[in-house]
Amino acid sequence: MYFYSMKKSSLYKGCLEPILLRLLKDHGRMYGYQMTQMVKDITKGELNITEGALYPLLHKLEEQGIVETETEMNGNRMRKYYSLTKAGKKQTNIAMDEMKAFMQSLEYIVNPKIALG
Amino acid sequence: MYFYSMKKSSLYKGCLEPILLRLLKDHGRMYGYQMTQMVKDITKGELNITEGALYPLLHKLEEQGIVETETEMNGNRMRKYYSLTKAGKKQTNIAMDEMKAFMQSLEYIVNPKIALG
DNA sequence: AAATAATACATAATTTTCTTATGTATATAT
DNA sequence: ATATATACATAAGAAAATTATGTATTATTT
Repeated sequence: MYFYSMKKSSLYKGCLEPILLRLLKDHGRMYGYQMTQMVKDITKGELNITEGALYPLLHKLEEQGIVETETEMNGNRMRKYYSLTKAGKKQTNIAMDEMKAFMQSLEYIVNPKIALG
Repeated sequence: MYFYSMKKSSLYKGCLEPILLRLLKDHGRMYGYQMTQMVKDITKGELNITEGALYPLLHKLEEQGIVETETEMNGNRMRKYYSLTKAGKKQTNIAMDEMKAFMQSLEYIVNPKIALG
């Protein structure tokens, strides 16, 4: 008998972008690695953002003008700080509305008795 | 100026399987089209499962022995009913635990003040 | 009566969005 | 010294959708 990972591929597929936008909205300027650590902390280790997902997404958001960057040196080590642009803040509000609707929908499905009519 | 759809690609990417498992757990035997309608109803039109996502996933779940099927005729029209196998019920419990953890994680991020410590 | 929408399945091509693997480099802890 | 943590980046591959297309029956609208 083979043992294989029972770990489901991530449920948060599709939610990473709004998660990052929310972080930036709440905490202002942040650098990539910091985001991964903060999400891990906030979710008590549940959500672990991989670098392969994080950095390309941040680059895409920058291209789209949703975020802007400033690179700083911390000792000899680089940190690339991201913050929301004006357009990014607008987009974040939209994304948050969508997230709330989505979470409510999940509630309706997973807790049909508890969910509010 | 071009107008384009602002509609974000679906957030539930990755959640469809647990959603279907939950439906089958709650409602027993269901056919595919019925699942799409029930999800649309329950979520007040928010979640619209596309057929291109639904049917291949149902087929995969059948291959994996998570669900079993019975085909019935409703008049001249076919309905393929799906229900959870014993293994499927086990798997559903695991998936529901994962879903709750995931939803709690989203709460921590989207509502940091409200979320329970 | 004819056209459209709804019901009900299915699959292929494509796109989106991850995971996994790999690479570079500095700082800290064992 | 070695391993772990910090900090970025990118490429190959996999997973999981969207979009488009197809077949066919039934109900509704015009």
